[in-house]
Amino acid sequence: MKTNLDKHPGLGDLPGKTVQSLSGAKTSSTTEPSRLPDRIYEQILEQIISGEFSVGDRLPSENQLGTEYKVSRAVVREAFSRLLADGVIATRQGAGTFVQRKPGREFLRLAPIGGIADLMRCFEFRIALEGEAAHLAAQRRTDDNLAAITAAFEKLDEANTKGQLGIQEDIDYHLAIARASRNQLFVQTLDALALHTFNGMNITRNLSLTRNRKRLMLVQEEHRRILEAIRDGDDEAARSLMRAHIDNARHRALGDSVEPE
Amino acid sequence: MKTNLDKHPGLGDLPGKTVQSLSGAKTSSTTEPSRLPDRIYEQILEQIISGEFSVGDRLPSENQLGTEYKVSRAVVREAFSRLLADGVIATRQGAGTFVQRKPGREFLRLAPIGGIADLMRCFEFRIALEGEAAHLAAQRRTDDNLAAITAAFEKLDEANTKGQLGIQEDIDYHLAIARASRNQLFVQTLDALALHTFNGMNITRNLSLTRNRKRLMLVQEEHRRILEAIRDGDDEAARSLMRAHIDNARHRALGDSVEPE
DNA sequence: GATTAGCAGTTGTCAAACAACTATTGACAC
DNA sequence: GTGTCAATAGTTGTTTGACAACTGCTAATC
Repeated sequence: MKTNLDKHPGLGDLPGKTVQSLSGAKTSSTTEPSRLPDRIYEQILEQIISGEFSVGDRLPSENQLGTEYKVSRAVVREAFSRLLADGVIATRQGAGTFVQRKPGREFLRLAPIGGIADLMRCFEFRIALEGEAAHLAAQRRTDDNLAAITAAFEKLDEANTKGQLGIQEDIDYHLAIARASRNQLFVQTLDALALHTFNGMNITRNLSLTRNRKRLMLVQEEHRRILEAIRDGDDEAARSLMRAHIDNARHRALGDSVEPE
Repeated sequence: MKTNLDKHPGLGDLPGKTVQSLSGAKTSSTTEPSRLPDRIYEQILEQIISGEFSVGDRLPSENQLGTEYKVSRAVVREAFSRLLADGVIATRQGAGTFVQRKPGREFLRLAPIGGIADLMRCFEFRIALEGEAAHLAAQRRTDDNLAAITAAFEKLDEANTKGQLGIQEDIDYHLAIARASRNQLFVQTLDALALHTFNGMNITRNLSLTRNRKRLMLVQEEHRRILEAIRDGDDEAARSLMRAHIDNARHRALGDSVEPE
């Protein structure tokens, strides 16, 4: 969702990204978003979540909300455009804007992957997601799918022999398997998740790589066995191997991060 | 995420109004969104995905894009606001807007759940998702979680005895279990998915309900056994029961829809 | 009573302007 | 030549006003 925002100060590594967070909202004192539309977005969303506006209700007009919040109509419209994209509201020209669905309270808390705990939950989720994706992939893969997985596998191999991290290659390998499941939901979800896991991987992997290269060989061996299971159509093996693989990755990340730096 | 993984209905228009959707039939391969900002959103996103703009590049200014596409700056800004919410671009006042990440090609394919096939994939996904959520819920549930699940169960029971569909109650029950997993990713993903499954349920359930009420009793019996497994901390049983439950729902939906109306 | 024209209100889009901010340039001092 | 700094053009953030397209309601008309 939305969906993604950055975190507090502290990790500004890239070229001046002005952090825009629309988290907040739990306590009113949390850093207010600097942008006006963000504020309005939150206010309206909060009113919908709290039930002040029910599903099917008509919201006040853009002009009314503008005068109410003392902002221009353009700002209200920009806030509306996001609520529209989230599927929370629906607009009908000439009639007004209506509440279409009431998102759960979880909609507000987005997971900016704050610490190790969040990362662990990411792995947990991936176990369910990719385990099943591998299972389906073994059943349904086409030859093209298999070729794509194999290609990704070899690229990862290549990166490893070069002594590179190969994070992107790793992601691509897993995505290729998800695609072979022939179910877009797995692909899309994993793709959205990769954005978050990326940072976590960066943290945990930096040291472990150069330290011992044997481990990479082991990981690649896991990848190879998954690939073979999918190739052979052994769906049960593909699932359990993939689940074990991600669980291992989780433990590796955990082991590395107990002693940061 | 609100992380929103859901978002990105680029052109999923769900007109809140009346029908016209079932007959379908705008046969054009990609239905042009009627809204100007949607078109611009897609055009820019397409250019980013195709690599025409790389990560880190600066996009043309809002005015330039406006004149290029022959729309006003307001339209470009609205398109930008979505790309911003998606985390694809980042804006810096005074400097310009920059490409922040290049989403996968899957980002374009929205899943407006076109037909039975899409619905089947939804169930497939839920099997993986909710099976694991139930597994974790059995391990980690607090007493509050259990109370919430029980309450949702009873509400569903109540709706059934009234002869109501109880779709929202059903969703709430499943969401309560996901919450008990204490992993927001499961909750958020399921929540985002509910939006889509909702329509599918409407289609398939309308007839099956009033036709035979026994079936509802059976479904509720499945719900009850899942609840008990979670209550007793039997994680393996919770997972397999939930998987079977959703698989059954899938078959029921399939069976009902072979003869529509 | 039914039909239709009109009207007020709403969203969709455009246009112009100013404020706040950034990066670059060029002058100036050393 | 080099470093400092102010001016400047360009960009996003926000406001205001206007018009077009559309909807739902009301009242006039038949």
